[in-house]
Amino acid sequence: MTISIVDIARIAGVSPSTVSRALQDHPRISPERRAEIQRLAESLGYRPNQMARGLVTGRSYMLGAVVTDITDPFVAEVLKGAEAAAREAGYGLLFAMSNRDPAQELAAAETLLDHDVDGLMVISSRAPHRYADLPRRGDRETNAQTPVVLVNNGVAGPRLFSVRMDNVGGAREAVAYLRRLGHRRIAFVAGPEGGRSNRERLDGYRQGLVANGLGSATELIVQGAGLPEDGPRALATLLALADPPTAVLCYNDLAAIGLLAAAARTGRRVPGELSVVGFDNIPLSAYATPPLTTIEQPTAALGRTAVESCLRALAGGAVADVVLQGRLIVRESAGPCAR
Amino acid sequence: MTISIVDIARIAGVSPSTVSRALQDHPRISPERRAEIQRLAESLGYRPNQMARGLVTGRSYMLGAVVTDITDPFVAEVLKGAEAAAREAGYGLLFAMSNRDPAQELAAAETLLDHDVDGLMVISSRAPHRYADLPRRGDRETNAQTPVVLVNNGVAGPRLFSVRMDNVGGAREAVAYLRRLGHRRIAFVAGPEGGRSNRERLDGYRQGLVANGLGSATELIVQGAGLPEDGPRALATLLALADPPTAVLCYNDLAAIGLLAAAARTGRRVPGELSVVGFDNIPLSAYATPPLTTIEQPTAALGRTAVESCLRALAGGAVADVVLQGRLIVRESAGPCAR
DNA sequence: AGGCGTTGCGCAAACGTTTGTTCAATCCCG
DNA sequence: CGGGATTGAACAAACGTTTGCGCAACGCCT
Repeated sequence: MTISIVDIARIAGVSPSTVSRALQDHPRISPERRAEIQRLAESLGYRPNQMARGLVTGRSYMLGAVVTDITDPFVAEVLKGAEAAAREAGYGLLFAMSNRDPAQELAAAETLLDHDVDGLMVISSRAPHRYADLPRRGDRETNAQTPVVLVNNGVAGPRLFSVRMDNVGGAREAVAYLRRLGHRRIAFVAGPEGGRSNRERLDGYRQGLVANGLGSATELIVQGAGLPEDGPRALATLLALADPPTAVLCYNDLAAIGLLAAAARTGRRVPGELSVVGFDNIPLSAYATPPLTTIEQPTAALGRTAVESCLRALAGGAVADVVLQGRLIVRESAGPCAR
Repeated sequence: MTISIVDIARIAGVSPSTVSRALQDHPRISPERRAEIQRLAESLGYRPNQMARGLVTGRSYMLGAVVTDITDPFVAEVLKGAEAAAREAGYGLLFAMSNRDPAQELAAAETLLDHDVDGLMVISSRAPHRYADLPRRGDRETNAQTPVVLVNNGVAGPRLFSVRMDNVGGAREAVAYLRRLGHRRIAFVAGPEGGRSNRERLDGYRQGLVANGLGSATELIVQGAGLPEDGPRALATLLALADPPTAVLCYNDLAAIGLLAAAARTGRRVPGELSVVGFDNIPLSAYATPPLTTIEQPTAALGRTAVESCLRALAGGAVADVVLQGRLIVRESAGPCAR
């Protein structure tokens, strides 16, 4: 039988309310009683019933995370940072996957909300504009809606916050680096169409080209989906060009690794004949062949910051949208231009 | 303001209990009322308060998952399968990480239990024998303890179930395959010491050697941690041997990819001079250079089966321990023995 | 010694559901 | 038309907490 606060009360010969207060270190309980009750609770292995507690306080002490796919290393890292931060704050983390489908994403969000999460985080949303009018429970006293923080794909809105990385700056930095290595024909393998981070990285790529006195050429931009499977097709398309690129910036590391594999298979030497730069710095990128030069995403920080924003919103504090910077990780997949 | 069952009752002019039953399709409510109430609830955007419901039913409709590290692709895939199965059954999935530390693992398990999960899954536990006397809440009516299912590292115990893959068989198959390719000096890069799956794969490796008429040599077994970082050291150790191996089986793909990277760096051709076989078949293994030959883990099935076992235990059904088979995925990192 | 502030604790309501029991109305059958 | 079975819905208790309020006892000050 699980033991409750009234069991303790009965044994200690006090009222349940006294036990409750003693366990919360309420000042109006005498130190001796408090100690006695805490000792008793401990020895009986008392565990507060969170549902009962939640029912009255209106808090579940759980945060929700909607992700596209935990199998995506980037997502996993963000989630890892979020979990750590949540646990440190005494919060649990409930998650659900959308499989990159907007409809499933919204459904997942509702599921989590239905489980009474105190705050919701959405990583790489595919439908960010839909959250403004998602039905959310209001806080018992302040009547404020459950806060939602969009990671890496924010939009403005009531009780809607955002944490993201500076994709534009990252992509510009990558292009600038390639330019310094002497490259002038720099391609871009784009990610999921319509995605904000793809748009931003593409913008950064374009800005980088003009900032470095390089004209942009639409034929150097090839569409992909941000998956290793993009590699073969992107490589084939680019090498078929009349004036093929000497360097390529990829939407993410997954695509870059796919490109590396395709290059190895067709005997294209990297970085000798073709320089490749990824984006995200997933763990395995350091173990690609050759090790991948990439733009690091502040993944764990994104997750951590997201829960901090959630918590701050819950505490009633002001929450500012956050933009975190990435940085270039130089490894071996990009080298001097041979031409 | 969030609307509750009594709001609906007031508007519909009936009692709260009637509303509750109508929403559950209770037979003793007239069809017209039922329809009317359901329509009303729908139009008001009613969302049941799970905590209130849970308080009386003793169910939270959440399952917990303790994992070592979601950043590990294997773990992520298992979790993906679990999440899908849980969601299909109307369950949420709460997770916590242990960072491969037994103490953190137990703490994480307690945290999840404190959040009132109905069942707990532990993926690749580092302390499986500790769960038998973990304090768990008893079911309200049957008084049965919260079921715990250990994935990939099961031990027997009351309300303790296990789902795992046949590591022994998988490793044997890998060795047999290498033998068919002509290899006689086959090394093994071991994983985390003390881990059950490591022990089993090691056993399978040894059994494979004797089954194929190969003597085992302790110098061919090198310790690792199941991480890419293992690669360089393992390679150096093995190549320093008087009679170095022509093939190596790794505890997992992460280590194998690390090994591949180390080989590429030192100019060792794979599979020309050294054949490498991994274990797990993580997504990126197909994009390694060269693509990795590996033993596939039935990851998603492991996760799915784990939640099914949980659910079956909750329903009071008999739960058998499950062993799933892996299979060999032939790619390009292993080839005929040159010597 | 009377009054007042403080300290320590109990009472009871409240949170939003579910569910066993009771009760009234209707129906059917003889 | 009377009585038992059946149907439909209300009542109220229960789940395990938290918390505002009340109240008694005590100490202090004047």
